[in-house]
Amino acid sequence: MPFFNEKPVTNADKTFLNLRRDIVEGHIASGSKLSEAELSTKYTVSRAVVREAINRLESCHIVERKANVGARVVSLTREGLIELYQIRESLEGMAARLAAEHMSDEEISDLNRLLSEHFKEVRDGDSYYQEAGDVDFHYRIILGSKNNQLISLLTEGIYHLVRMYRVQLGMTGPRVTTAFDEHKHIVQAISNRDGELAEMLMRRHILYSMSNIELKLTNRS
Amino acid sequence: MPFFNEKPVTNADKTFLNLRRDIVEGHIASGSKLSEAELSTKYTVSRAVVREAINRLESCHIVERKANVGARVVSLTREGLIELYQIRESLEGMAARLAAEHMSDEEISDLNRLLSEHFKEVRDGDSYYQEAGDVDFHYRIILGSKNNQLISLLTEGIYHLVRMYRVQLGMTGPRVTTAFDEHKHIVQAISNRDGELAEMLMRRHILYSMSNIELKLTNRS
DNA sequence: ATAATCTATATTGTCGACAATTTTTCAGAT
DNA sequence: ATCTGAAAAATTGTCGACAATATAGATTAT
Repeated sequence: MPFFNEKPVTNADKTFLNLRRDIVEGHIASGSKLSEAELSTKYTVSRAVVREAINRLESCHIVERKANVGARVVSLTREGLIELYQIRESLEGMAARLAAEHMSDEEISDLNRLLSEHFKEVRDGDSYYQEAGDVDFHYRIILGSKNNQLISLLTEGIYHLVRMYRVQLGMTGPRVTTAFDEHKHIVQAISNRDGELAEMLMRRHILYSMSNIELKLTNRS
Repeated sequence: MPFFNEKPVTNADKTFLNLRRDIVEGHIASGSKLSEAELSTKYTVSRAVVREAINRLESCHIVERKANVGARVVSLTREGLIELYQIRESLEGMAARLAAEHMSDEEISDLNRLLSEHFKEVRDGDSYYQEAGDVDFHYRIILGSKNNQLISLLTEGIYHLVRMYRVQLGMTGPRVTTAFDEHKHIVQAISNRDGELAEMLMRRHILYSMSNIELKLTNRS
């Protein structure tokens, strides 16, 4: 369940996680400036560790830095969302393909088990599905790719940006049942060791998911 | 021609670039430990800027860090190379698709012009092609995707790792002419605005390129 | 009044010193 | 001789102060 196994050991680690949480959850507004002095008093650490935390956020593409000027939280735009989902489509599609090739039979069984649990929840009307369930599903497939660089790219970089968009645009709501069917077909393809189909289905799944979010984005503004 | 437009302004910028160059070119061995004190004397800067440089290298996946222990240059392995090229295949495939959709007619003309220049060089026996020409070709298509996050991911992160493998495994040599034909077909697809085909061809191109490198890797060891 | 230049202020970049942690060394016991 | 554990050395993490740069405000000239 925990998305990130590594425990924060150093102060910079904790500050990095705190800062990221506050930004992703929207407590620090997107587009706002990150003053090192301000943050160092807020989190009661020295400026040096704040600097290091900001540097790490920069490599996640969550903040942008200009030399001698400072760091700003990225601003959420329609274009940024589209760009992000194009990358997701590409990378998670590849992950699904690799998962079909590399997941162990046991991992595939687990995946099927997870799917039936989700099915029960959906049937019982717990539309809690979308947030946690969807994430869990995608996470397992990413891990199933067994490609460490791909895993790191997705779970440490892109995922948090996706989550930032989701949280701040208030992505709860329907699309639960159709997404479940899509998940089911992807798992079937993986179970059949059909990497090509798994990739194709995952890409369509993410494309659908994006148009869904985009719809809300336009209705909202 | 220069791959990275931004000029280094701060000391940490320069140290980062110096360090990256020395690692990619192999002057600092892959797998070796990066001592902050040592590097700070070597580049005549304070430990703080060395730390920042190392942090940035970490986000490029060129070095790995462990808390309270230190940073090591990544070691080049067969698995790492495969992982890297799977990511390239996925991402540059998407870039080719997007380039077919988003490049301006003028940019496509330029691309065709570049191709005929390369053709002359290949015909005249300047097999200088592989290194600079190939990079230039891929670079233009990546930029043509107009997806800024994708561009940043590839040119600031993945590209330098690819280059590190290429340089340290001594990737000069043939495969020039067949690669040229592949480039030609990709450009044709882009000229026809056929994103799907462009993606497919780019992915095959990168797959071929990897098996070629892999071959040399096994022969060498 | 406006524009340009200079000054003052605030923010980031850099440094050296100290604290915390890890690794190495060495003494002693089995 | 080998293993254990404590002290010592080396390395990384953290801090506060200072330097360099950018921003904002004031002053002057047109």
